Amino acid sequence: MPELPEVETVARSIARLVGRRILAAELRSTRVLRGGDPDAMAARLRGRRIARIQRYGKFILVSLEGGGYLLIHLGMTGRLLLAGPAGKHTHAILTLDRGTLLYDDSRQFGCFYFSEEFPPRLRKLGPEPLEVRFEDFAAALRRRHTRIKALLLNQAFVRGIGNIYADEALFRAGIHPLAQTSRFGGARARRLFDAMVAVLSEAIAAGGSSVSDYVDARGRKGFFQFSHRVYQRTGEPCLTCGTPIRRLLVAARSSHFCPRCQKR
DNA sequence: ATCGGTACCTGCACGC
DNA sequence: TGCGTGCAGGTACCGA
Repeated sequence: MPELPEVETVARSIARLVGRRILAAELRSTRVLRGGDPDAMAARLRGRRIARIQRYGKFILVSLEGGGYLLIHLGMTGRLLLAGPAGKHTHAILTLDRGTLLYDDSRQFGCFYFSEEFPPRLRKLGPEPLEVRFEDFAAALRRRHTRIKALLLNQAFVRGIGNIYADEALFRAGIHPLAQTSRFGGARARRLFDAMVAVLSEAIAAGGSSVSDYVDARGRKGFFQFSHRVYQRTGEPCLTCGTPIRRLLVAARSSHFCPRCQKR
Protein backbone atom coordinates (compact mmCIF):
# COMPACT_ATOMS: atom_id res chain seq x y z
CA MET A 1 0.00 0.00 0.00
CA PRO A 2 2.29 2.67 1.15
CA GLU A 3 4.68 4.48 -1.11
CA LEU A 4 6.22 7.89 -0.61
CA PRO A 5 2.97 9.91 -0.71
CA GLU A 6 1.17 7.56 1.67
CA VAL A 7 4.11 7.39 4.08
CA GLU A 8 4.46 11.18 3.95
CA THR A 9 0.76 11.50 4.78
CA VAL A 10 1.10 9.09 7.69
CA ALA A 11 4.22 10.88 8.96
CA ARG A 12 2.37 14.20 8.88
CA SER A 13 -0.61 12.70 10.65
CA ILE A 14 1.57 11.59 13.58
CA ALA A 15 3.66 14.79 13.69
CA ARG A 16 1.71 15.85 16.78
CA LEU A 17 3.43 13.07 18.74
CA VAL A 18 6.69 15.04 18.93
CA GLY A 19 7.27 15.83 22.59
CA ARG A 20 5.17 12.93 23.88
CA ARG A 21 6.72 10.42 26.28
CA ILE A 22 6.46 6.65 25.82
CA LEU A 23 5.06 5.22 29.05
CA ALA A 24 4.89 1.62 27.90
CA ALA A 25 5.58 -0.47 24.80
CA GLU A 26 3.80 -3.74 24.06
CA LEU A 27 5.57 -5.63 21.28
CA ARG A 28 3.74 -8.73 20.12
CA SER A 29 5.43 -9.84 16.91
CA THR A 30 9.09 -10.79 16.65
CA ARG A 31 8.92 -10.76 12.86
CA VAL A 32 8.38 -7.01 12.59
CA LEU A 33 11.07 -6.51 15.24
CA ARG A 34 13.55 -7.98 12.73
CA GLY A 35 14.85 -10.55 15.14
CA GLY A 36 15.20 -8.19 18.09
CA ASP A 37 14.18 -9.20 21.59
CA PRO A 38 10.71 -7.78 22.39
CA ASP A 39 11.31 -7.31 26.10
CA ALA A 40 14.67 -5.64 25.60
CA MET A 41 13.22 -3.30 22.99
CA ALA A 42 10.21 -2.46 25.13
CA ALA A 43 12.56 -1.62 27.98
CA ARG A 44 14.64 0.66 25.74
CA LEU A 45 11.54 2.49 24.51
CA ARG A 46 9.98 2.98 27.93
CA GLY A 47 10.30 6.44 29.42
CA ARG A 48 11.74 8.09 26.30
CA ARG A 49 10.37 11.24 24.78
CA ILE A 50 9.79 11.54 21.03
CA ALA A 51 12.20 14.18 19.72
CA ARG A 52 11.64 14.08 15.97
CA ILE A 53 9.65 12.27 13.26
CA GLN A 54 11.12 12.09 9.76
CA ARG A 55 10.39 10.22 6.57
CA TYR A 56 13.20 8.57 4.57
CA GLY A 57 11.69 7.23 1.38
CA LYS A 58 9.11 4.73 2.66
CA PHE A 59 10.59 4.59 6.16
CA ILE A 60 9.51 6.63 9.17
CA LEU A 61 12.29 7.36 11.62
CA VAL A 62 11.30 8.37 15.14
CA SER A 63 14.25 9.88 17.00
CA LEU A 64 14.11 9.58 20.75
CA GLU A 65 15.45 12.03 23.29
CA GLY A 66 18.54 10.68 24.98
CA GLY A 67 19.48 8.62 21.90
CA GLY A 68 18.02 5.70 20.06
CA TYR A 69 15.55 5.41 17.22
CA LEU A 70 12.30 3.72 16.37
CA LEU A 71 12.36 2.61 12.72
CA ILE A 72 9.05 1.96 11.02
CA HIS A 73 8.25 0.61 7.56
CA LEU A 74 4.68 -0.11 6.52
CA GLY A 75 5.51 -2.87 4.03
CA MET A 76 2.42 -3.66 1.97
CA THR A 77 -0.26 -3.64 4.62
CA GLY A 78 1.19 -1.72 7.56
CA ARG A 79 -0.79 0.93 9.38
CA LEU A 80 0.13 3.37 12.10
CA LEU A 81 -2.92 4.41 14.06
CA LEU A 82 -3.46 7.01 16.75
CA ALA A 83 -6.46 5.14 18.13
CA GLY A 84 -7.41 1.52 18.66
CA PRO A 85 -8.86 -0.90 19.01
CA ALA A 86 -6.03 -3.40 18.69
CA GLY A 87 -6.82 -6.26 16.31
CA LYS A 88 -5.61 -9.66 15.23
CA HIS A 89 -2.66 -8.11 13.38
CA THR A 90 -1.68 -5.40 15.84
CA HIS A 91 1.99 -6.01 16.54
CA ALA A 92 2.94 -3.01 18.65
CA ILE A 93 1.16 -0.68 21.02
CA LEU A 94 2.89 2.37 22.43
CA THR A 95 1.15 3.97 25.37
CA LEU A 96 2.08 7.65 25.48
CA ASP A 97 1.64 10.25 28.19
CA ARG A 98 -1.16 11.53 25.99
CA GLY A 99 -2.56 9.10 23.45
CA THR A 100 -1.56 5.80 21.90
CA LEU A 101 0.25 4.63 18.79
CA LEU A 102 -0.61 1.24 17.25
CA TYR A 103 1.26 -0.62 14.56
CA ASP A 104 -0.89 -3.02 12.57
CA ASP A 105 0.30 -5.16 9.63
CA SER A 106 -1.54 -8.25 8.38
CA ARG A 107 1.17 -9.48 6.00
CA GLN A 108 4.03 -8.54 8.31
CA PHE A 109 6.23 -7.30 5.51
CA GLY A 110 6.86 -4.10 7.42
CA CYS A 111 8.98 -3.41 10.48
CA PHE A 112 8.68 -1.59 13.78
CA TYR A 113 11.80 -1.80 15.90
CA PHE A 114 14.11 0.04 18.25
CA SER A 115 17.66 0.74 17.16
CA GLU A 116 20.38 2.21 19.36
CA GLU A 117 22.26 3.56 16.34
CA PHE A 118 21.06 5.42 13.27
CA PRO A 119 19.74 2.50 11.15
CA PRO A 120 22.37 1.49 8.54
CA ARG A 121 19.58 0.58 6.10
CA LEU A 122 18.75 4.26 5.71
CA ARG A 123 22.26 5.06 4.53
CA LYS A 124 21.86 2.67 1.60
CA LEU A 125 18.90 4.60 0.20
CA GLY A 126 19.17 6.86 -2.81
CA PRO A 127 18.11 10.53 -2.76
CA GLU A 128 14.59 11.79 -2.13
CA PRO A 129 12.87 12.13 -5.51
CA LEU A 130 11.42 15.52 -4.51
CA GLU A 131 14.84 16.84 -3.49
CA VAL A 132 17.30 15.40 -6.00
CA ARG A 133 18.65 17.81 -8.64
CA PHE A 134 17.77 17.01 -12.23
CA GLU A 135 21.43 16.88 -13.28
CA ASP A 136 22.22 14.23 -10.64
CA PHE A 137 19.10 12.24 -11.48
CA ALA A 138 19.91 12.22 -15.20
CA ALA A 139 23.56 11.28 -14.62
CA ALA A 140 22.61 8.39 -12.29
CA LEU A 141 20.05 7.22 -14.84
CA ARG A 142 22.62 6.95 -17.61
CA ARG A 143 25.08 5.11 -15.37
CA ARG A 144 22.66 2.20 -14.87
CA HIS A 145 22.06 -0.56 -17.37
CA THR A 146 18.59 -1.83 -16.69
CA ARG A 147 14.92 -1.39 -17.51
CA ILE A 148 13.49 1.89 -16.32
CA LYS A 149 10.62 0.31 -14.37
CA ALA A 150 13.03 -1.84 -12.35
CA LEU A 151 15.24 1.18 -11.70
CA LEU A 152 12.41 3.36 -10.41
CA LEU A 153 11.55 0.60 -7.92
CA ASN A 154 15.18 0.37 -6.78
CA GLN A 155 15.36 2.28 -3.50
CA ALA A 156 19.12 2.76 -3.89
CA PHE A 157 18.44 4.82 -7.01
CA VAL A 158 15.70 7.06 -5.63
CA ARG A 159 13.85 6.34 -2.42
CA GLY A 160 10.10 6.12 -1.99
CA ILE A 161 8.75 5.18 -5.41
CA GLY A 162 6.73 1.96 -5.58
CA ASN A 163 4.60 0.21 -8.15
CA ILE A 164 1.78 2.75 -8.40
CA TYR A 165 3.91 5.86 -8.82
CA ALA A 166 6.46 4.17 -11.09
CA ASP A 167 3.66 3.25 -13.52
CA GLU A 168 1.99 6.65 -13.24
CA ALA A 169 5.24 8.57 -13.76
CA LEU A 170 6.20 6.46 -16.79
CA PHE A 171 2.80 7.02 -18.37
CA ARG A 172 2.98 10.77 -17.89
CA ALA A 173 6.50 10.79 -19.34
CA GLY A 174 5.45 8.66 -22.32
CA ILE A 175 8.13 6.06 -21.54
CA HIS A 176 7.68 2.29 -21.88
CA PRO A 177 8.43 0.34 -18.66
CA LEU A 178 10.96 -1.82 -20.51
CA ALA A 179 12.95 1.13 -21.90
CA GLN A 180 16.71 0.75 -21.31
CA THR A 181 18.06 3.46 -19.00
CA SER A 182 21.55 3.66 -20.48
CA ARG A 183 20.03 4.91 -23.71
CA PHE A 184 18.17 7.79 -22.09
CA GLY A 185 19.03 11.16 -23.58
CA GLY A 186 18.43 14.47 -21.88
CA ALA A 187 14.91 14.89 -23.20
CA ARG A 188 13.58 11.60 -21.88
CA ALA A 189 15.37 12.04 -18.55
CA ARG A 190 13.77 15.48 -18.25
CA ARG A 191 10.28 14.18 -19.04
CA LEU A 192 10.67 11.40 -16.51
CA PHE A 193 12.01 13.71 -13.83
CA ASP A 194 9.20 16.22 -14.31
CA ALA A 195 6.56 13.44 -14.36
CA MET A 196 7.98 11.88 -11.19
CA VAL A 197 7.97 15.20 -9.32
CA ALA A 198 4.48 16.07 -10.52
CA VAL A 199 2.83 12.75 -9.72
CA LEU A 200 4.40 12.51 -6.25
CA SER A 201 3.51 16.13 -5.41
CA GLU A 202 -0.07 15.71 -6.57
CA ALA A 203 -0.43 12.44 -4.67
CA ILE A 204 0.84 14.00 -1.44
CA ALA A 205 -1.63 16.85 -1.89
CA ALA A 206 -4.38 14.22 -2.30
CA GLY A 207 -3.38 12.36 0.87
CA GLY A 208 -2.04 9.37 -1.08
CA SER A 209 -3.82 6.52 -2.88
CA SER A 210 -6.25 4.24 -1.05
CA VAL A 211 -6.25 1.27 -3.41
CA SER A 212 -7.67 -1.26 -1.03
CA ASP A 213 -7.38 -0.28 2.60
CA TYR A 214 -4.77 2.42 3.11
CA VAL A 215 -5.62 5.04 5.70
CA ASP A 216 -3.54 7.61 7.55
CA ALA A 217 -3.00 7.56 11.32
CA ARG A 218 -6.42 9.09 11.91
CA GLY A 219 -8.18 6.57 9.69
CA ARG A 220 -8.68 8.93 6.74
CA LYS A 221 -8.45 7.60 3.19
CA GLY A 222 -6.46 9.31 0.47
CA PHE A 223 -8.09 10.12 -2.85
CA PHE A 224 -5.29 10.00 -5.41
CA GLN A 225 -6.59 6.60 -6.62
CA PHE A 226 -9.20 8.60 -8.56
CA SER A 227 -6.38 10.26 -10.50
CA HIS A 228 -4.56 7.06 -11.53
CA ARG A 229 -4.23 6.97 -15.31
CA VAL A 230 -2.81 3.45 -15.81
CA TYR A 231 -2.31 1.67 -12.49
CA GLN A 232 -4.79 -1.24 -12.27
CA ARG A 233 -6.64 -0.02 -15.36
CA THR A 234 -5.78 -3.06 -17.51
CA GLY A 235 -8.17 -3.28 -20.48
CA GLU A 236 -9.68 0.15 -19.86
CA PRO A 237 -9.16 2.85 -22.48
CA CYS A 238 -6.12 5.10 -22.25
CA LEU A 239 -7.31 8.54 -21.11
CA THR A 240 -5.20 10.15 -23.85
CA CYS A 241 -5.71 7.94 -26.92
CA GLY A 242 -8.32 5.33 -26.05
CA THR A 243 -6.06 2.31 -26.63
CA PRO A 244 -6.70 -0.40 -24.00
CA ILE A 245 -4.20 -0.26 -21.14
CA ARG A 246 -1.93 -3.31 -21.04
CA ARG A 247 -0.25 -5.13 -18.19
CA LEU A 248 3.06 -6.96 -18.22
CA LEU A 249 5.50 -8.24 -15.63
CA VAL A 250 8.74 -6.35 -15.06
CA ALA A 251 11.00 -7.47 -12.23
CA ALA A 252 8.12 -9.71 -11.11
CA ARG A 253 5.84 -6.70 -10.62
CA SER A 254 2.72 -5.79 -12.59
CA SER A 255 3.34 -2.90 -14.91
CA HIS A 256 0.45 -1.01 -16.44
CA PHE A 257 1.02 1.06 -19.55
CA CYS A 258 -0.46 2.39 -22.76
CA PRO A 259 1.14 0.57 -25.71
CA ARG A 260 0.54 3.56 -27.97
CA CYS A 261 1.52 6.50 -25.73
CA GLN A 262 4.56 4.86 -24.14
CA LYS A 263 7.48 4.13 -26.45
CA ARG A 264 10.62 2.11 -25.75
C1' DA B 1 28.93 -5.60 -8.73
C1' DT B 2 24.52 -5.89 -10.80
C1' DC B 3 20.64 -8.17 -12.38
C1' DG B 4 16.22 -10.90 -12.18
C1' DG B 5 13.63 -14.30 -9.92
C1' DT B 6 11.88 -16.12 -5.62
C1' DA B 7 10.51 -16.18 -0.72
C1' DC B 8 8.33 -14.19 2.93
C1' DC B 9 2.88 -13.48 4.97
C1' DT B 10 -2.29 -12.85 4.94
C1' DG B 11 -6.53 -11.76 2.69
C1' DC B 12 -9.47 -11.23 -1.11
C1' DA B 13 -11.85 -12.06 -5.54
C1' DC B 14 -12.77 -15.34 -8.74
C1' DG B 15 -14.12 -19.77 -11.12
C1' DC B 16 -15.60 -24.33 -10.42
C1' DT C 1 -20.07 -23.78 1.00
C1' DG C 2 -15.48 -24.83 0.06
C1' DC C 3 -11.31 -25.23 -2.47
C1' DG C 4 -7.71 -23.95 -5.60
C1' DT C 5 -5.60 -20.13 -8.09
C1' DG C 6 -3.85 -15.71 -8.81
C1' DC C 7 -3.16 -11.31 -7.21
C1' DA C 8 -1.87 -7.39 -3.89
C1' DG C 9 1.13 -0.75 -2.08
C1' DG C 10 6.91 -4.12 0.42
C1' DT C 11 12.15 -5.74 0.81
C1' DA C 12 15.78 -9.41 1.38
C1' DC C 13 18.21 -12.94 -0.40
C1' DC C 14 19.77 -16.22 -3.72
C1' DG C 15 22.29 -17.54 -7.68
C1' DA C 16 23.88 -16.18 -12.50
